[in-house]
Amino acid sequence: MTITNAPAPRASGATSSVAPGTRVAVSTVIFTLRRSAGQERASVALPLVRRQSDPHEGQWALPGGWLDIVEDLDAAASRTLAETTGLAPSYLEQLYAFGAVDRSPTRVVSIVYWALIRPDEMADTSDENVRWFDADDLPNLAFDHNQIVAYALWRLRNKVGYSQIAHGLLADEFTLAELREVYESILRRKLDPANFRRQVEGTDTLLPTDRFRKGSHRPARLYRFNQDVELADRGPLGVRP
Amino acid sequence: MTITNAPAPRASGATSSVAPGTRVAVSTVIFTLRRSAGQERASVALPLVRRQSDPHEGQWALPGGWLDIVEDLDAAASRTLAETTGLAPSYLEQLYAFGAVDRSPTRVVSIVYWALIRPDEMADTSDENVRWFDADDLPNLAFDHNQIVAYALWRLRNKVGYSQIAHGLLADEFTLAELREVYESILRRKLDPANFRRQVEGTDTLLPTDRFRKGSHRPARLYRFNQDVELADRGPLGVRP
DNA sequence: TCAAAAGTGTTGAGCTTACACCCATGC
DNA sequence: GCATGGGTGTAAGCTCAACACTTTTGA
Repeated sequence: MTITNAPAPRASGATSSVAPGTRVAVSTVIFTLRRSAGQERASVALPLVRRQSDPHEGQWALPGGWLDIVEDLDAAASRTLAETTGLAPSYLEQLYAFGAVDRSPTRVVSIVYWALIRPDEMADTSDENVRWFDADDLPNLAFDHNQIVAYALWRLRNKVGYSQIAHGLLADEFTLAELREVYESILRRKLDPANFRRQVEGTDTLLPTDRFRKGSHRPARLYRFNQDVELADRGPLGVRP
Repeated sequence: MTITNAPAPRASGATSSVAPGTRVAVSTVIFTLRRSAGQERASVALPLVRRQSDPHEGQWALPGGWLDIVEDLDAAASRTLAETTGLAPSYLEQLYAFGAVDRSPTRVVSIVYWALIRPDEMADTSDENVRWFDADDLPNLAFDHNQIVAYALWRLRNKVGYSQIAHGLLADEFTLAELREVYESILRRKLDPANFRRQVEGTDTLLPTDRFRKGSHRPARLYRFNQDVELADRGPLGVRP
């Protein structure tokens, strides 16, 4: 059954050979919600950085950088996010490792993360080389970054259906209508307020408060997220991002 | 809003700096089903390789190797699998990139895949340094490989519930009882044959054939997997593994 | 008083679960 | 015949979508 030309099996971590020339980068797809003027719903937006040097110079690309030799992967993603938005992520999760040979002129393996930040904390950078784009209306990006963003968007829209990540886009206290708007913006469709309320109240992820949001109509009760419930995917190692 | 000490944002792929000393390895968690003597159900098993050299010498580890500079990540995982089992995977998917600074004496980022192979194709290696273990009864492995296997097992058990990966453990033609046994072995619990039949027939993933499996009792109809249906996660790039 | 959003009630469709029951074959 | 697994029927319980309805506020 063993194929003929196979060398002897190797266990990973062996130091007998090296892989010269392969470099590791970390990039992050940072999502937030943004209400454009005239738009009925908020839409998913992300920051891009204009490339200053040779491969794809001038094109927009995901924020990222080289992995430091004494830096965990998560830390590198957080650093990327801080450098771009000046903020800590309210959610951070590894997306995928991209490593096709031809994705860059030189061999680069990119560990890509995706993150959420709250719209109210969104930095307004005065940097000309950082710009926020609607996720569904992107230009041609450098490298394979269009594919990467598409995959991250798919993960976001998929994961919102079975996890509590929507809370990563809201402040500490929020009304059910605000929570529903987050879902509607990500999923790009209306949700029934009555059924949404029951579904979300049926779980133990929300704690009602005694406060109410006053507006133009009947005040809405404010809720906060139940910290006891698993907020997010803590990854295979079970540590908080 | 921008934090003070942050350097200017960088776009990923910039060639201005490098990350010397970080090496990229690819490892694969290869699952199959194995019926141990005296066991009522089959159990999940995987091959491990005994380390021949310095870090953790003598301990068991996941099969893997260094990423070649002209080799895609998927290809490296397939190579790993071929070197260990002599077979092509019936399912192959990227699991996670592990890159904690202290997971190895030298800096190693491991791109880990997980794969399925059919029990009937399982190679009986005469290699003393390759052994198959029950996934739920592992020794202490090298590096963080125990955690990696635990995560891969979680993915397997989770994914079997909403995808068709169980077919990756069966031959071309199979009875519904055989398919059900795959689910029962992975999930480690009995399933109602009647309800299982209806659930799986309700989807369009199975094609009934005219052939029957004769045994000691009433012959059971043979089915084959509907190739038109998305067999598996094709990854963010939409290419078949 | 009226508009509009907050919040409740009700109903039917579809799915899951449990389990009774019939069918077809080897012995 | 009869034991055994293959395969069908059916009813209770649950979730979910649709939508009518009541409540509470600002203007």
